[in-house]
Amino acid sequence: MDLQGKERCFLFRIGEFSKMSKTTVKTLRYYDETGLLKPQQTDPFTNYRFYTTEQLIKLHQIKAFRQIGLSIDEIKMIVAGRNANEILKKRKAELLDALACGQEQLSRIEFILSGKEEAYLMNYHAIIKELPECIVYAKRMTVPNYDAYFTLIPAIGEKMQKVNPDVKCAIPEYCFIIYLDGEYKERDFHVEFCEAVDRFGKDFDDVTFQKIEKTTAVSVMHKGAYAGLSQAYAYAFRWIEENGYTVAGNPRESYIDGIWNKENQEDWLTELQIPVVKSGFAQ
Amino acid sequence: MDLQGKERCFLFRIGEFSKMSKTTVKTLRYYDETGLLKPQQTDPFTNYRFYTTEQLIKLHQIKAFRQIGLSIDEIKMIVAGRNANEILKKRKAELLDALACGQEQLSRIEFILSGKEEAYLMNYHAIIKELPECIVYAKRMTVPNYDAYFTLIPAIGEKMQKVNPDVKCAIPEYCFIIYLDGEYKERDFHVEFCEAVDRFGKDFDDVTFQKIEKTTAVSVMHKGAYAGLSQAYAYAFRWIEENGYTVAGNPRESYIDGIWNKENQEDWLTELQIPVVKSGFAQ
DNA sequence: CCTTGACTCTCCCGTTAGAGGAGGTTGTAG
DNA sequence: CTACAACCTCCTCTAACGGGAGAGTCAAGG
Repeated sequence: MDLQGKERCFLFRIGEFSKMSKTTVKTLRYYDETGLLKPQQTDPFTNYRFYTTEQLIKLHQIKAFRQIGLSIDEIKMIVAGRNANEILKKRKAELLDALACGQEQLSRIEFILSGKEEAYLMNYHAIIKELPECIVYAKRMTVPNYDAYFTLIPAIGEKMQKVNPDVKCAIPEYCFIIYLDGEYKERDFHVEFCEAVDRFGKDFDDVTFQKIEKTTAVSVMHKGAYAGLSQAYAYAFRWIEENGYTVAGNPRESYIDGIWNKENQEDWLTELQIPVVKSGFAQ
Repeated sequence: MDLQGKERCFLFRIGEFSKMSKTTVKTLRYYDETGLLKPQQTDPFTNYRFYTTEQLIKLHQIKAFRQIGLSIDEIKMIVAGRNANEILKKRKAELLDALACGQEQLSRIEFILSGKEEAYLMNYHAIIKELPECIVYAKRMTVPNYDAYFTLIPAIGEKMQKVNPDVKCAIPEYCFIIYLDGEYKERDFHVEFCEAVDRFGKDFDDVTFQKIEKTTAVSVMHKGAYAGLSQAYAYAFRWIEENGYTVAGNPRESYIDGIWNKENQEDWLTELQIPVVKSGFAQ
């Protein structure tokens, strides 16, 4: 506020400018390097940077944009006069996305933290994954119990090979059963057996080739005998309900390890896949 | 589901495992490198990685944790048996922070997008900044209008120097006026003039040395004559209200460029600083 | 037996917005 | 004249991979 020193304060060195603007020296140099904010002058011999209050104003603006999460490139476009509105709308969309994602993560964490021990003991974990579309040969049937699979399914596979020798199973194998009953049943399930293949073939008996559309699903791994699967289902459905999803299709059981390659039932591995959509009204 | 091929499917190469788990090869290699998920075996000659369904289970778990935003290091700690609960609680706290921050950014963007043109024309921008504590000499007074500053303030500065020759102004200079009137006034402001210095000195007349506590404030830059300041205030207060803050102290005007170094009023630069706190109930 | 093409390997660079530090120069105060 | 603070450039680091180069491996077809 005093005039002694005349013209001092007209150019500020980076340190003082840094204090005035409450910005680190590193940041100022970085903004110089990227071209976001160049100093008023640069001494050609010492390379010292000199700033004025003009830069202070621009920096203030830059900080305002940084505080709403814009990237340096975006800010450069804005200060260069490019459509600020469009960029802000884009950022807004990103934010809405990120907020929804964060809400979901929060929900999942709270679900785990409130977890009953059974889930802990069974070591269940749910993930969301995309199931891509695939071609399968399929057969609907009603089976009395799980054990029936072991005789029925290999027979279908063999006949398929005989009728369609050029059709190959998908790699990796994707063999699953869709549960068509809307409710839980202990026995006499109405199911559709599916095995993914690389192309369409000729239908035979009750076996038809179909395209299964892609879908989003909750996936839960179950290790052990099929008798334990109901617990995995219980976990998955509770997870779905408490994390803002809605069941959007019949559940699938995908068989990864089973009697065909593992002796003891404890080593069997099955993946539950339950098609879902995000509920319209997340709590 | 067929046994031909006997023991195939016991070890999977990275490509097939990648398809089974819907994970990119790059990611699998990265997890190997970081030690998060090692393949079952690695061929010592070819360095080919071989995976089993055991890894499929672990990977499924890893994905569950990644989907709630845990870092690889955090997951490593969890799978190593370290206190999962603690880590999850930490992540939850992070998330709550990030969500609040995102909400605020969203609010600010909507404020801008809904902006009346006046703010655009004036090019106002608000930022939140921390004002550090500082020592000032201060004098309360009632002034009829802005012009009175130009005579009153230099006199105070000179006398301060005479009474306290060893007290130096802070660098960078921080010279401001606090408005003590709770309401807007056109004239006869009740104000406190302050200038930051490097130490306490001896009080004289009505001038006292004080420590100004640190505070969080909204900052708005105003370029031009003081007559335009009221628009800047209007902008700042509207910003505060619409972005979930509450005024928490008397506003300050910090003088950066003024009559002492710039001839035309259009070049004067003033920073408004209004102490605020985040409102308890963000809308 | 050779070739082709698919698969795999390692290594390196890029991404954001700076932070941290090494090593050298400049400016100022005592 | 000598500290010492301030400044410079250049290099490396961050997280979690993605992209690509260049080279080795594997199975099938001719």
